[in-house]
Amino acid sequence: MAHSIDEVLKVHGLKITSTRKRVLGLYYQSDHALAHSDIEGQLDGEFDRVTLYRTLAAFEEKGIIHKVLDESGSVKYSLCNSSCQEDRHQDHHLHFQCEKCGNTFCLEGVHIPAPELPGGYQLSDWYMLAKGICQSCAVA
Amino acid sequence: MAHSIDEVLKVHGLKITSTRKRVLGLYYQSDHALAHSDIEGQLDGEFDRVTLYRTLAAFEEKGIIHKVLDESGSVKYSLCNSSCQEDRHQDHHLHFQCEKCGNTFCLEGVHIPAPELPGGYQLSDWYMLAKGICQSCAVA
DNA sequence: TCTTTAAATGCAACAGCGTTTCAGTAAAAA
DNA sequence: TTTTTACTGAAACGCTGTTGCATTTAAAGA
Repeated sequence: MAHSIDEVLKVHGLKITSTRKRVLGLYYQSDHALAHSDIEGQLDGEFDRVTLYRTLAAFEEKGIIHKVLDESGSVKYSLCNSSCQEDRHQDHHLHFQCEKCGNTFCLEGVHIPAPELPGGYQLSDWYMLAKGICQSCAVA
Repeated sequence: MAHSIDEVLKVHGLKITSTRKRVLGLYYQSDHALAHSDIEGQLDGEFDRVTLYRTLAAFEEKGIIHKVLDESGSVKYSLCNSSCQEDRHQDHHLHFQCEKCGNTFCLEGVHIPAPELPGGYQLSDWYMLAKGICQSCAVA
């Protein structure tokens, strides 16, 4: 990849701390969205849980990660691609939640067009979630 | 409407109780999805909060209401239309969350086609949420 | 390099959502 | 009217996420 983790933090105006390096590293390693509980589990006790919440909030605010809504009941995040800016997450791709493993994937290749709304409604953003069986679980 | 509240409960194999009649009545009166907290607020203290959770769970299980995911952080439900069955909620319509009033509406007229998935993924269900300003808030 | 300062962290406490268990109660069937 | 079944209320608990405050650390300036 073109940027190191330190550079990504610096570019987005965040101080380089061990928490942020560790957490961002997990996102770069993962092929699916990660919730706070996933991070906490993988970094068992290494950092305070409140710090992890604040780390995720900082990453989201700076446009490094974006929220991924699914039916798990807790908020997950994935890395943004370059088209996302600090104030606006502009990429409309499909999110896919596997009913077997529970993981949720960003399918960047599947573009979601804006829905047609009835008169009187004003559209600002949209979001699509698909459910089913993911590649790994299908072959397993 | 063709069925009374009592008949709806009976048809779906649920005992007719005062909790269920009151809660189902609220759904028939509302034009937007209702969360447990909305129900609890409108029926201030009339029933135990656990009973209300169980009432909603029973309605969903029987196919009377369906989950409406949005960014509010709590689960909302709306009345199903007739195409929903006990085990499968088959209606793919758009959900619209207003950023002003926070209400989420089922736009039954906007059909959501199945997304195209990359090879290896198996689709079972899908879900689309739009955000923006609703009709009432737009004119206000 | 040392000092300053602004930001990040850890800890304690708290609030909200949702679930489980169990005893008491009410609806529907016999 | 009695019996059976399932619904309800209450208490307790767990998980997710937030806030306030004291302490520590990163980064900027001398």
